[in-house]
Order: sequence, then structure tokens, then C-alpha cells
Amino acid sequence: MPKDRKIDMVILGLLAHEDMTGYDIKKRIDQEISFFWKGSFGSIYPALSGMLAAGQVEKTGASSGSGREKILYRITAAGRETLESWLKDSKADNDLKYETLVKLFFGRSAGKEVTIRNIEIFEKQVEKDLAALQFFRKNLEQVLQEEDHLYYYLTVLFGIETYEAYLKWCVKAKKLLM
Amino acid sequence: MPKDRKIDMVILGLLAHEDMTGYDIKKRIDQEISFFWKGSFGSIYPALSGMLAAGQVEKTGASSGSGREKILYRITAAGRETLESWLKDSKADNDLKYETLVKLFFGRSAGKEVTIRNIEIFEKQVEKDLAALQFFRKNLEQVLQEEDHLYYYLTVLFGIETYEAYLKWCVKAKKLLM
DNA sequence: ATCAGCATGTAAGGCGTTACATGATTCA
DNA sequence: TGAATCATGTAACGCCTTACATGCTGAT
Repeated sequence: MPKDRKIDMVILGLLAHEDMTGYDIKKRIDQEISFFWKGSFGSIYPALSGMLAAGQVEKTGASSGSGREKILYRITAAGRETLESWLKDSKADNDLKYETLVKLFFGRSAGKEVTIRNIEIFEKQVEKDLAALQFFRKNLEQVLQEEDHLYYYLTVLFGIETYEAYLKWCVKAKKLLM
Repeated sequence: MPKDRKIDMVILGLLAHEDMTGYDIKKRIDQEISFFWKGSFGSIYPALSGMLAAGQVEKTGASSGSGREKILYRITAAGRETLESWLKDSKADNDLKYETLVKLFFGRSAGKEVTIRNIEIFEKQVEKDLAALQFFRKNLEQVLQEEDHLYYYLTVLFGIETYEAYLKWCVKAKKLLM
């Protein structure tokens, strides 16, 4: 059976750097990764259980007696192997679903005004996201001497480059529609 | 219940232009749309059945006695309404899953050589796709006086703009890794 | 006191993929 | 004759989202 859950790789990738709880993992995904891969509690917790059973992760220093239980996960040697062999495997499928572009493609059925409005909404969202990415970039440039941050930095650059391309396109597209 | 299947909108969008069989729809998606939205027989045929039951589409001039049955679908007035109200609704979620970027983000666990190789594979794929998009653009520019083709043309321009940005990024990223 | 954030998990249901099953037609 | 393409559909299975259920902790 495939058993190819990519969320597993995201989790292993995060745990390769430091031990974390499921909750921590969720926050990290939301903050740094959600731009190109998302994760919900409903996918993260079951993935952790599955990987625990499979020996990819283990529990460590769980709940300190007091309040709510809290489970710290640590990656195992087997988990590192799985992660590395996935990283070395050069195939990667980038599955992009742009509802914005589907609406654009069928824009003729709604008319130019509607299409222009949709583009403008997209444009505003992109501007907002781009500002956030530029903020991340500045912060990361202060700490780039640590190799740790280089990879994160590269994903941020990717986002900036593509978002700038989106904005350029928005201008062109609106001109062609007016 | 949500009943928010986007593939329905893709199908309605195509049928708004001309009557088609399920097989035709699949080909059209593969040729012109798959860049930003995919569809398989396993999603298209059930979607058509569902929309037939819901009165969004109807059968017309089905199988001509001879060979294998062949079902032509036509969009109904209700179907057009559904399509237009979806087009007018300005919310659109672009759900992007870049496995390439996930591998990049965790690149530190595999080393720079592996990451550079992964970038180069991505780069080659992008170059290939970009060449195809540029070919489409040229063809479309010959027929742009028909408004019909404008929307398709805009999606092609979107692709070209973003793919060029990807390529620019690949060069930058490789430099930073070497 | 109350609310946001920390923390874990389950349940229902939707959406989609892959593989399978079937068979005709067209072209080399 | 055999392969590719036309053509429709189902079945199994996987993955994910949303909503729900529960309860502590710390700040205002």
C-alpha cells in the first residue's frame, strides 16, 4: 500500500530539528510552512499515532504531573532514515489548485467587470502576503550565517519571487481586460 | 451540507461553451486546465451523474446506434446560474501543495548536494512547461480578437510569469547553496 | 470571573486517486 | 492482428477538513 502521507514527512522534518508536541508542530506549520503545505490537528495527531506505532517517532519526557497531559515527540533513527530517503528521492509532485485561475479561465461566462474584481481581490491578498514574506526575509537576513536558517530563507525567497510575478501579472491582466 | 465540489464548476464552465462528453471534458482539462486544476475520470463521471440528478446538466443526442454508447451533456439554465453565482462569489481558495518546497525547507537534513539536485530537477521541469506555455501564447496571440480566447490567454500569461519567476529563483537559490 | 491560548484527540463526511472492468473503432 | 484511442463507469481506499469533546493555565 502507498502509505505516502506527506504530512508524515513534514512532521519528521520538524522533529529532526527538535522534540515537539503535536500542538507545537501545528503552530510551526501555520507560521512557516502553511504557505506551501498545510496541516490540521485532524491530520497531525493521527499521523503522530501512526508513526509512533511504526517506530518513526517515540514519546519522551511526557506530561509533567501537573496540568493537562503534554506529549513530547522525538524522531527515532528509523524516522531519520525515512525522512532522508524521501528527501533524496527526486520525484516531487506539486499539486496546485488555483481557484482564482479557474474563475479567470471561465471569466467569459461572468463578464469583464466580475473578472477584474476577482483579480483585484487576488491582488490585495497577494500584496498582504508579500509584505509578510518581506518581513520574514529581513529577519532571516540577520541570522543567515547559521546554516539552519538558509533553507527557510530560500523558501521565503521563492515566495517573494512568485508573489512579485503574480502582482506583475495582475497589472497586465487588468490592462488587457479594460 | 457544503456540496462545494470545484470539479463541478470546471465541468459547468466547459459545458457553458459547448456540449461535451465526459471523455471530451477530461481531454480538455488535461490540455488547457490541468496546469491549475486537475480532474480524473473517477471524479468527472460521478460529478456528471450528480449534476444530472440535480438538474445542472442534461443528456442530449446520446449514443448514435452504432458502437459504444456516447453521452453528450448540455448545461441547463440552472447550471448556468450555479456557474455564474460561483464566478461572482469573490472568495477563492488557492490550495498549493509544493512538495518541492517542503523538501527544500528540510534540506538541511539531507545536505546541500541533494538540495541542489532537487532544485535542478525542478528547474528542468519548469523549463519544459514554460516552453509549452510560450507555444500556447503564440498560437493564442493569432486569435486574440475573439474575446473567447482572452481568458485562456490570461491564464497562459499567468503561467509564463510565474514560471519565469521560478527559474529566476532557481538560479539565485543554487548560488546561495554553493 | 472570563477569555484566549495551550493541549489532545475522535467522528463524520467529503473529495479524490488508482486500478479495475468492459468494449468499440481506427490506423499501421 | 495488434496497439492506441475513444468511451463509460465502479470499487477500494486514502487523505484531509470541520466540528466536536474535554479540560488546564495565565492574563486582564
